[in-house]
Amino acid sequence: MRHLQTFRFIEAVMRAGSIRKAADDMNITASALNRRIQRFEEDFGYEIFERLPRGVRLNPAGELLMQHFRAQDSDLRRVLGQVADLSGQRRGHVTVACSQALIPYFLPREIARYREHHPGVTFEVKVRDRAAAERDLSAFDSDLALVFEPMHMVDFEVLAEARQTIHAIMRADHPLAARPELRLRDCLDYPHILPTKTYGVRALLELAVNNLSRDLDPVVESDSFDFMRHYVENEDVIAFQIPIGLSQAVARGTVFKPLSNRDLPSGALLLGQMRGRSLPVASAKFAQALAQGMEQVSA
Amino acid sequence: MRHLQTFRFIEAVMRAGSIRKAADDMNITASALNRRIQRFEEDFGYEIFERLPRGVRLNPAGELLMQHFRAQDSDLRRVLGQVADLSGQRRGHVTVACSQALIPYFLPREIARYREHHPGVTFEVKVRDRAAAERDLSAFDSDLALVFEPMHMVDFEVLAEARQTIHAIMRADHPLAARPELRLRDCLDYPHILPTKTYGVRALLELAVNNLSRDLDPVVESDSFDFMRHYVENEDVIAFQIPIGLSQAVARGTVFKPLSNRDLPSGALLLGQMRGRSLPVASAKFAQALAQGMEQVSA
DNA sequence: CTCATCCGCTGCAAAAAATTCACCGGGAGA
DNA sequence: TCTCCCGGTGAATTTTTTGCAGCGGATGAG
Repeated sequence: MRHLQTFRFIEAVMRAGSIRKAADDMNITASALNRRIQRFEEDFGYEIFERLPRGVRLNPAGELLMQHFRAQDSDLRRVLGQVADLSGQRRGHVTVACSQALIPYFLPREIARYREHHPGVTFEVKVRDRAAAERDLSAFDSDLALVFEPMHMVDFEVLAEARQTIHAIMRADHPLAARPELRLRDCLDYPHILPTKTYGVRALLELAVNNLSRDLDPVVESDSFDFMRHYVENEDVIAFQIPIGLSQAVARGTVFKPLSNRDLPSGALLLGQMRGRSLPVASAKFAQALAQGMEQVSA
Repeated sequence: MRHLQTFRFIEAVMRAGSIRKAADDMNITASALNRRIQRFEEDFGYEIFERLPRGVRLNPAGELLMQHFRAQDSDLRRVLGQVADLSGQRRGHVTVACSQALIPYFLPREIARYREHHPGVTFEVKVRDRAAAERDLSAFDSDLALVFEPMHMVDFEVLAEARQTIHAIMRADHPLAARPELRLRDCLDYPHILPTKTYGVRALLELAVNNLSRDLDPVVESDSFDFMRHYVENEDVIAFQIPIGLSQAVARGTVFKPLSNRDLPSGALLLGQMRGRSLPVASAKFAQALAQGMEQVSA
């Protein structure tokens, strides 16, 4: 889209931190790029870059402008999608930022199912912790976010919700493995491993142990649920995870059991988008399908 | 804003219905304009105009594109407002579409009061019936709409509400003039005049008389409340209006009395904006002030 | 301190893009 | 049938954008 060229250049300058570097990235001369920016600033009526001795940086006006540009770019893509739609073509590209738990089973299954009926739609799946997923939405870097217990919720417009009870994962020969439901205090009596503090599972557990006047005492911490799941196979510890990221099939010698609701509430797995944004056709349709899939999981 | 030039031209072509006429309007040659449009269509990937023997017309893709353009233009104005704001300037332009009742007293007072504190903000006030006001919002032709009993409510996001009981207006020597509150059936026994069917006051009255199994029987119909108010001074009839459009001060020999709530419900005077739109700073601030003013009127 | 380096910026010429001018063919309506 | 107005095009022209070379200034290393 020709009329957005200048914005592309401005974005490159923002990223590179200097006009010369950006010019190099964009395969034009610094002089041309410099002039483009000057021309734009004159036209806009305000400077958008602070001139520093070692380069340039967006000033507040520039930040505002870039936000505008990102919104406009995203809206243009949506329009292109709709136009393609009414030309009979059914194409599109969906970007989803999601928590780790969705990676192994849920999302692959849902995306594959969707693509059965819409083979022209392509996907991009990004693993993001709660904060990063919301940042992605705000910057229009992802259309959708599927996150367990999001944090800020500003700019996060909820499209669907699935409640998830935290489960404990352990070897099948663990003393607690036979019970149908576990109490948190019992788990704490055994060696356990935990996700780092950025994760919703950890946040819910912290809250719950506070109420019990107990402390978490993890023997291992990790930011990878995949790692923790496999760690259980190697040492006799308890790990925690939400059931959507677990599967009977993968439990090679491990079992998982729900924690009692008396100890800690279930958490919310939320599907969301940037507040107020009109999603591209493909993303909106996929969001509907996802919402349906989440309903089935909840039930 | 340079990068929107092409859109300006496209809009001109849309309005003029032919490239040559639009070129004339925009003071360029038809050939140049024609090429611009061709270039854009190539870039966009789809034609946006239907070529007819006597000119051109936007096709559905073009309609979609123009909607995008209008949204983008409006958002850019908002950004400019915010930038001006953080540069210490407090400028801006607010456009309001409103029902006739707001014209004589309420809006002039509110705007003047607002401008006392923000003399840099300019205003545009357009009288619109209920349908036209909402259309204005959708087309980004107005930032705000202040309407009595809006119709569709799609794309209409309510920012504030004031209940308004319909009042009857009559000469001070009218037989009903002495009562503190009027029954609708009594009014119908006397000659009365009514607004045309596009108006909320008429709609509420129609509903009410249906319940009474009576009929409205106006001796005069008009689409101007101003006309009707003055008509009462010239013939001994009853007119109807909402109190926000009435003032003790102007009642030269006329009085107005509320209709009983037993006969017909009060209607809603709603302040609204285009759903999901981020208003320019000045408009958002003024909307807040207006909402406050409406609260005072309600009380 | 000096010196090398990297920065944004500018004058001028070259290259690219947009505009104008003149004109074509086609459909609509008198 | 015969204008008239339409969108479109080729070539020349004007305007805009870019590249090149170089200036002055700030920074950081030696």
